[in-house]
Amino acid sequence: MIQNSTRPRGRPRSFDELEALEKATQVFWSKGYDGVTIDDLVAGMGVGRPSLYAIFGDKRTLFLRVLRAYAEAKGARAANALLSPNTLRDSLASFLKHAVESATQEGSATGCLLVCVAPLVDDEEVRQFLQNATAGAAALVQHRFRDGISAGEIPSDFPVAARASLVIDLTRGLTMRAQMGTPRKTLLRDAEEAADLVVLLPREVSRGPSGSARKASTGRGRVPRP
Amino acid sequence: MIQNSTRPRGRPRSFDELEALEKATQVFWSKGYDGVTIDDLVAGMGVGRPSLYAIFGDKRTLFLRVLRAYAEAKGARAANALLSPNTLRDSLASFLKHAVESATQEGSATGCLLVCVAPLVDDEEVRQFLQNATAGAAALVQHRFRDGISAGEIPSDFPVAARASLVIDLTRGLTMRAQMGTPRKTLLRDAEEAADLVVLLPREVSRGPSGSARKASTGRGRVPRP
DNA sequence: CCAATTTCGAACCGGTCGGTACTATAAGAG
DNA sequence: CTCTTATAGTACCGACCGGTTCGAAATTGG
Repeated sequence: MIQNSTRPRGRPRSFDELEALEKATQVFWSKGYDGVTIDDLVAGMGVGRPSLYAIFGDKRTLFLRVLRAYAEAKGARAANALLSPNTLRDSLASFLKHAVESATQEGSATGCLLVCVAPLVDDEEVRQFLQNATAGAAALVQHRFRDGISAGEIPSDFPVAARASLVIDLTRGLTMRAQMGTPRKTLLRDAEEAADLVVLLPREVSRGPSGSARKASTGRGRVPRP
Repeated sequence: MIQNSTRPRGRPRSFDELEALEKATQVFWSKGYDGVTIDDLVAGMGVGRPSLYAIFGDKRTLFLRVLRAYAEAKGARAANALLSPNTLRDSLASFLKHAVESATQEGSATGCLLVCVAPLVDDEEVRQFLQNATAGAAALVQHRFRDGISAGEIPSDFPVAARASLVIDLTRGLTMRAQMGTPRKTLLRDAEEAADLVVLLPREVSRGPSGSARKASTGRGRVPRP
């Protein structure tokens, strides 16, 4: 039963709307926003030009819809990657690795629509959307950090907000490197390394294993209260 | 003596070549590559259309020249920021803060031509240039880490390459957030936090101040030898 | 003052772009 | 079978874009 309700009246569409939307995502993802022409979309989506305008509106409207759908899907997957593992460190590794894998997926454009394409779109609504998306991602990571505090994995004075921003920054950096062609293997290794780092706590003073550090007193470098 | 040699013969130019190049940088920086039209450049550079072609070549050639000049200047400033301070931690803070300040400079476009604009240009030469620039930046940071090892600030088994990549990723992330409108103050704070983090060493086991961590054994998360 | 040289500014050209009108086609409704 | 509805496909339109041509202007050399 592919459709239980009555079929609409006129000539049936020759394409699936969501499938076309996904194809549009790939087009924008691989060519950017300004770089994409309507003909690119027509060719990539398998939708006739007038149908495209009738159903999806103009290029900007279509892009916004693509952006929202993409962000929702990717956000869900990212949240899943972050919240599935048991330990905090593995959660972060999973989160970062998910970003890398998604950005280096074969059969799809490299990088990320939200990181590599959308920020360059000169449009207030897009900017606002990105701000919100970023804030949401950071909030997600913060939440995971707080769970880690509850579980005793990190102390209660752990700099949650700052480290969460840092994780998001790292995700962006890894994603951009993916788009520049850095191999997945390298990025996955760096993601693991980053996960190790992000859960580290500041040292009380400086007790490096290689004896006395010469001028290791930085005059700073501690979180508020030890 | 603005010119010691004989003045060239014909009608003198009505603009300064380097000044025009700088203005072109701003145009590309603020509008991207695909988003820029020749008329944008003509208006922004104060150079007549035919003169633009005669002197700078077409849009792609001009962009490559802009890119090279920008990277050279910015690379020099970044290296200076990185190599001036005495301690490793302050070097990294200086490096990251320089990136933030440059990306949030008033009177100039936000973000960074190398981070926010160039990666989206669909051109093999641009890609190659970016790869080299990134490698150069990472090498610079690695060099600073090795100096830190020599000075005894960090142990000799410090994961130099991975941490250097991490610093570059962080720089990119901060820069992109700058372009998205995150205030400078926030970014500077995060840059400091990041500098603190990047020089940290892994703990031997896990001796957080908040008693026993429940499931803190990750089965991983250590650098080769403690 | 005149010729040579170089740049400037406007106008121009073929091509492409975003967006639309028009017609043919495929379905259900009666 | 005919009418209505909705989409497909083509062809078209004005606007704009990248790039060039050409005459006017500004300067040096004689």
